[in-house]
Amino acid sequence: MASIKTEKSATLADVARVAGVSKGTASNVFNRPGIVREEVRERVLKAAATIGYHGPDPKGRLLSAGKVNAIGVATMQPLATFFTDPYERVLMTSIAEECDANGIGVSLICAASGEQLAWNMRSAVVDGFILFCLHGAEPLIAQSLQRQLPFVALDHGDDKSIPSIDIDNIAGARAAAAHLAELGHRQFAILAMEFSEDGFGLATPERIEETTYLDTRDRVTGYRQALKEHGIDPNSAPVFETWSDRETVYAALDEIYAAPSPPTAILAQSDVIAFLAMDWLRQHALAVPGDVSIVGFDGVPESAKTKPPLTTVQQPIAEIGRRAVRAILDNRGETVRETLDVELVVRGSTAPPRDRATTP
Amino acid sequence: MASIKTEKSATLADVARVAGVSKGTASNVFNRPGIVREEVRERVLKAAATIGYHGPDPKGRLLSAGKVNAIGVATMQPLATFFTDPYERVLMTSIAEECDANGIGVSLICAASGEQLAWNMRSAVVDGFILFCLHGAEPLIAQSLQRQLPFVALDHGDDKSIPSIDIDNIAGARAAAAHLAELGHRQFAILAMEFSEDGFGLATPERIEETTYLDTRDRVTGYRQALKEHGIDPNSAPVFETWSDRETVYAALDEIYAAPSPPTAILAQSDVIAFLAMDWLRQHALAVPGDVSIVGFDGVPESAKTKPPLTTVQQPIAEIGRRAVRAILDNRGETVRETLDVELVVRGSTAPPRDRATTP
DNA sequence: AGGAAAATTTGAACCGGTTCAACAAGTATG
DNA sequence: CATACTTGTTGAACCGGTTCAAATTTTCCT
Repeated sequence: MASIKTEKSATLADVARVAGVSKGTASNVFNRPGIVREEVRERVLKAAATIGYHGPDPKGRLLSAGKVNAIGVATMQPLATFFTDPYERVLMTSIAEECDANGIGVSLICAASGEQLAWNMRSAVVDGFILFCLHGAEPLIAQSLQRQLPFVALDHGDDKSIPSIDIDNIAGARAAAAHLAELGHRQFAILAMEFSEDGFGLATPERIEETTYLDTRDRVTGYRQALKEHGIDPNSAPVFETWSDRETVYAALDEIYAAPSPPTAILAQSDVIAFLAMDWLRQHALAVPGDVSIVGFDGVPESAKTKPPLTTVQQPIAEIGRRAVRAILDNRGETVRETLDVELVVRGSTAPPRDRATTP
Repeated sequence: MASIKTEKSATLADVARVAGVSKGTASNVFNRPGIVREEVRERVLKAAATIGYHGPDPKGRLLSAGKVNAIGVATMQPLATFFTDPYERVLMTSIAEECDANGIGVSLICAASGEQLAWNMRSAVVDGFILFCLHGAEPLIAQSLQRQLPFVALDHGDDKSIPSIDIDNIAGARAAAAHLAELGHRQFAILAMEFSEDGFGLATPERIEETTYLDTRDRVTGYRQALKEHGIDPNSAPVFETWSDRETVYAALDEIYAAPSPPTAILAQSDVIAFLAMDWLRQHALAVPGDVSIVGFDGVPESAKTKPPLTTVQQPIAEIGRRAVRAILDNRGETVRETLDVELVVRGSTAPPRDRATTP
């Protein structure tokens, strides 16, 4: 009797041979069972059962089909950030929901380390990339370009040359600073996100100017524009670079409040930074908004639940995710470029400065 | 001159032809550049550049390589749950970290709807599956078996027949109930997770017995064992099934506290349920732990931050994720079965009942 | 220069399916 | 009964690479 290999898992060709039909027919049995005669279909199915074939391997289909039905979400940060960072979490939620609705999967791709990045993105089996660009966009973009797959960059400021979905960072930052200025604040400090992969602390104008982290730069630009418009010297507001972690934010605040005439208003470039700043302020017996007003950026859900609730620049996070997915799926070759509006949400963390509060 | 197709993206074979070498050599140029003579290598690279070939397509490699370098995480719930549910988030964080460390990707696979499930799992291009079984395990397991890929079920109680990593639910639940009993509580209510896809509210013994949601069942079993051991009739503690959402938890509590002699102790099968219960109690002016003591389950990070902090059964969540990934990656064909220990963490949400508090 | 060892390159097989033009058998139409 | 449709099946080409034994070229030694 013919020996049936059980060592290597059975293939469609095996099934076809055993059932005495062509590979094409066997394929049809699994993909378009309707078009094959019942008698034949049963024979093939029985053959499959006999040799332990449990349906076509997607790896095979992939090649001819072309489409993978999955989109890759790539970041330079550790994969875990997708689940821990409040902003990324909300963004991923909407990306996941939109993918879900379209029946396609999500692949998380990490590019934390240089060489690994190249490989991970080069070998990702996906139909397109959504790039989380907050922390270093170039490598992600370069790899996407190389793969020649549709992609869209998130949080990559106004780089006009690549497909992206972004918000109006300058307008958002202006609204935040204008709000504080209009409340009467005159002493500002800016807690910024990164300007490059390394370094934190007081940022020089050159460093700000030269950064490729466009969102970070634009938000600083917006803050300064608004200050200037309200007759405040932008250079009086120091810009401290942080890594959105406790250590660097605290270090910045230590330095800020060690100076004479410390600020009454803090512009935080993200809600996470604002949360940490509020922790620091509380620990140093500085009341918010009594002693210090603070405005965040992003509008993550947690921002409504702090005490006091955080005044912040609300991004349409869910909309961004949704559009990103659509941009990949609907890709018709043209470059997608969208800039969404943000909205200042005034909550409890901002108030007139103390010296003004009593003289309205 | 020979027309170089620019319509369809170039293939390795095209490069080889243009460079005048064999496909094998061209392949080597990209994968093991070391073994090909420099002159040839440059010629191939130049040819590639000329016709716009940017490196091998992973879809091709896939077939011969076999390995995808990605593991799939499958669930019956919406994909977004991975990012919103506190427990799943922590679990995913550690899964992501472990994958990261091994340079492999994570694919999120949703199986919310029946037919879609089959297809999504059938067509997922991954090396193995991690199954989130809290909400319906069978379909996930069936599909994994069919794909004949290594897989491991999480949160699927003590089903001995499949590879799984789980915790000792009975011991954990016993510890929770014992703790409350030892504090002197005599009136209990149990807020359970689902027993099946549908239904909520007071659960009959039959429903509990027949469920295939093993974790849910085991926790009930553990609770009841401990009650019995402390001389309390297990049947005096009603079991309310909830969907871990505000609506069903509130409905359960409405019913529980409408009864005469309401409980002084609540056993919640998850921290999320406990959080919601605490909200309800606060709204109904019932003090925790003054009027009511409550114990959660899971030990998500948020449990330490509620007011009062929640006494709960701490799962080694990070360890579970890590082992799940290892189980897939190290798969040597043998079935992995691990049961991890849990630990009762006593915090502020439990105290002796009021009638006992003054008579120690 | 001759011969063996080392370094490269080739070519074909293979990975596991899908697709489609062409063909065959069966059936309704004129 | 010939003709035109249907319906079902086949076989070969193709998807885009990788792999490896065998063939070929180089390099090294004496």
